[in-house]
This record gives sequence, structure tokens and C-alpha cells, in this order.
Amino acid sequence: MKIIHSPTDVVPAVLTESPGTKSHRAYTQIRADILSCHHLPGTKLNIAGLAADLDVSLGAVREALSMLQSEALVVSEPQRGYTVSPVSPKELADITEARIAIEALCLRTSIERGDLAWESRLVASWHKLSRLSQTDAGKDQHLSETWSRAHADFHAELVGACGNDWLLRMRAMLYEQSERYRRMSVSMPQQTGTRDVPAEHKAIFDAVMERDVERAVAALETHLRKTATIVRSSVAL
Amino acid sequence: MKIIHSPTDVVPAVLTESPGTKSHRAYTQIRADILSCHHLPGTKLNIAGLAADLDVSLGAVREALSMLQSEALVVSEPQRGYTVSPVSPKELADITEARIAIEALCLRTSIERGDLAWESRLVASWHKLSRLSQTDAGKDQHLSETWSRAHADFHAELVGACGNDWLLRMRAMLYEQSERYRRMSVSMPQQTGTRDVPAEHKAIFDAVMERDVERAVAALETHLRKTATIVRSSVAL
DNA sequence: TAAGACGAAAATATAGAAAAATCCAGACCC
DNA sequence: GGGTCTGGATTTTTCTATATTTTCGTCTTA
Repeated sequence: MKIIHSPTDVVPAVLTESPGTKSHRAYTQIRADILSCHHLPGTKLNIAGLAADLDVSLGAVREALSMLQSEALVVSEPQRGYTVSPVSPKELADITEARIAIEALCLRTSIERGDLAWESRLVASWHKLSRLSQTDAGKDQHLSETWSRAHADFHAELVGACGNDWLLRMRAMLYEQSERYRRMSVSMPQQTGTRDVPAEHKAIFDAVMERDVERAVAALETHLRKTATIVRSSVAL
Repeated sequence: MKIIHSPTDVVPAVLTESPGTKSHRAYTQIRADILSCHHLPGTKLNIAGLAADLDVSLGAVREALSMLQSEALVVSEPQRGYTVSPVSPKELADITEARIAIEALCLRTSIERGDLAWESRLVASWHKLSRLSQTDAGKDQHLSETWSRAHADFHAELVGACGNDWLLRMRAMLYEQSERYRRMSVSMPQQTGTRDVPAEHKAIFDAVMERDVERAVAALETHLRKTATIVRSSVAL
């Protein structure tokens, strides 16, 4: 009789795309569960429970949580374990303001320094984003996963020529936090009425392609602020 | 014959001010050793060796290193262990530019929002800093530890009324990185000739007390840029 | 009702096993 | 002769199972 291997054995490395270590697999898994709000903000994370779920040891989970702490997705109190980072209107406001400032900074230098190769990459990701629908055909509850990916790529590409690794790292962190808030907010029926997201993206894109820094920064700020407003009113904080 | 204890043994727990966990003690110790350049940038950190030195288990060291990774003081490659974050002129430039931008941002809001209590705290830390000498009387090689502390407090207090926890967290991170570079640079004999650090601090302080945002930001930028220039020319990268 | 003791649960710590990478000597080919 | 490859030996990282310590809730008792 043929023996069925456990899932971890048969899943090829390329699919998980995580470095072989179990800590990293646990990290990836827990991270996804937090971002998808499977673990709700503010809830306590039971180390033993997670270890059982993920079929790894306590130490591995502990290390994974350490990694997540560096992304501010979980917080720890000594001797009292880990909890999913709580959310609050104040936090959302802070993140939004910080993000606007830093994205603007990155965008400025990116436009100034960006060469033809960057422009080409930007055109590519813009094209992809503009041809995708925000929602999947099947269920209009949540945003399409492909669209989210394309959206992230487009925003990353905008600042791709910035060159300052530290600013980019901070930008990435803030983007991720914003995403967490966005995903927490329930489906966005009110958006469609009051808002034209593709038009906002186009405004940014056009300004960037014309190398009009001020207009691009202003368009980006408008885009981010509108998103934050929607999320704030939509999510139950 | 009397046995000489290793430094880590004789330091009382109250001095380190760490939460009881051994992981955190290890973290504090390794962190200090990196900042003081006892562990040089780019060197590999042997987990077993550290565990032996600090008299804790592998797991505790591993967790401490995880924490340090979140501060970007160490980097890890899966299956290949941890190394002290390398330094480079590019990195120094990135950190400096990012720091100038973010400190300026924080200072702006801090001046706008700062109340009397903040002003009072700022006066206090300014007073302390202004009365301390940069170098210890005994050895003029390195900066005085008390002065460094007061300097950090003063700069932290400047932006203390900013209110945006995310920006402040990033500021703290960048300050720490700058400190690492500064401590790496050898003693600063050339500074005394070309530079008057207390005057630079006074310029910032005066502008802030007069609530002159633009002048304060300009003074701060000058201060940070000068420091970076000195460090870049002084340190062997 | 409040203080204290007890027990369960959870976090932290440790030592040793397993897995992976590195190192080194010797063989082989050009 | 020089350079490259191969196969273990060794070191180092990673993982697990277990032990210890701390915290939290509960139940008793004054």
C-alpha cells in the first residue's frame, strides 16, 4: 500500500517559498493569519496552541512571534506572552500621517532619480493594475487577491527608484500596516458611489510620467487620505 | 586566590534594568556589545559561543538575536546564522537623509503641539546637556557616557510632543543607527577645531523655544548633517 | 468582603537530538 | 603541476521534548 506523506513532506519548497526552516514556515503562516484577520487584533496568542496547529515546537513558534514583533504585527509583554497588535483610530491616524509623509519623500526622490528602466517597470505595473477588476467576479465581498497584489506592486514601483533603503523599509512597514487596517474593514459598498479608485491611480501615474513632482505627491496624498477615511468609517474600532 | 568575575557576572540586575527574562538580559548584553563595537560590523555571531559567554541556553541567545534583528542591529540568513549588520558609506548616507527628514517632521508637529509641560521638560534636558562636558576628564578619547545619555535625552525631548508614535518609533531607530556609526568613528580631535557642538544645540534650542519652526528645522538639519560628515570622514569604512 | 492559599495554565529555559552547511584531505582531470 | 571535484568529518544552526518559573483564576477562610 502506498504511504501518503504528510502535507509538509509533499508540498514542494517552491510553493511555500519559505526558507526551509520551520520557524520561517510558522512565521509565514501566523503572519498570513494575522493579516487575514483570522487572528483578530488584541487577541492573545497561545504559544502551545499555535505549536499544535502548525505542528512545530514551542521554540519555533516563539521565534516566529519574535520575527512578527519586528514588523509590529504582534506585541509582547515579558512573562505574559504575545498578543496581536491592537488597532485604534489613533493608530490609524498615526500610520496614515506617517505614511503620507514617507511615501511623499520616497516618491520625490524616485521621480528625480528614476531612469528609463524604472519608467518601463512602472508602465508595466500600471498596465496590469488598470486591467484588473477590484473585486472578483464570484463574490463581491472582498477585494480580489490578484488586484491586491497588483496594487501593492504598483505602489512599490512608484517609489522603486528612490534608492534610500531605510526610507523604503519604513514605507514597506507602513504599507503593510495600512493593508491590515484595510483588510479589517468590511466590504466597501459605499466606496463605489463616492469614489473612483482607478481614476486616483491614474492621476498619480500621469503626474509621475510627466515628472511633475508636486502634482504626483498631491495626488498620492489624496489617494492615501481617502483610503484612510473610508477605512476609518467602515471598520468597527 | 580571589577569582575575578567576568563583567557580565558582577553587573547587578538592577543596573541592566531588564525584565527578569534571561532572553532579555542576553538581548541587553549583546546589544551593548554591538553598539560599543565589541562585536564589529559584519562579523558572524556564534550562537553557542554567545550562550557560553552569557551563561544562558542557545534558545535564549536565539531569541535575543531575533529581537536585535528587529532593530536592524543584526541580520540573519536562514540556515546560516546571524551576523552583525554591516556598515557602508551608502548606508550612512541613507540613514542620515532619512533621519533628517523624519526628525524634521517630528520636530514640526512637536513645536506645534507642544504645551508648557513639554517646554519645561525640554528646558530641563537642555540645562543638563549644556552643563556637561563632552569628554570625560580622565581620558579624552571617547565621549563621556553621561554626556551621550544627556544628548540622547535632549534630542528625544525635542520631538517629545510630536504625538505620532509611528514616526517617533522610526526616529528612535534611526537615532540608534546613527549612534552606532558615531561610536564606530574614532575619537574626534578634528571636531574641536572646526565645530562647536554646544552652539549647534543652542541654536536648535533657542529656535524651538521661540516656536520658530523653520529656523529650528534648519538648525537641526545643519546639526545632523555636520555630524554625519564628521563621522564619514573619521570612520574607516 | 477581603486576604491568602492552592491549583491549573501558560510562558520561559535547558539540554540534547536532528539537519544543514562548512571544511579539509585526497583523487582525478586538464 | 595546478586546478577542480568528491566524500566524509566537523562545526553550527535548528528543532524538539522536557523541566522550571511565573501568572491567573478560584476557592477557602477570617
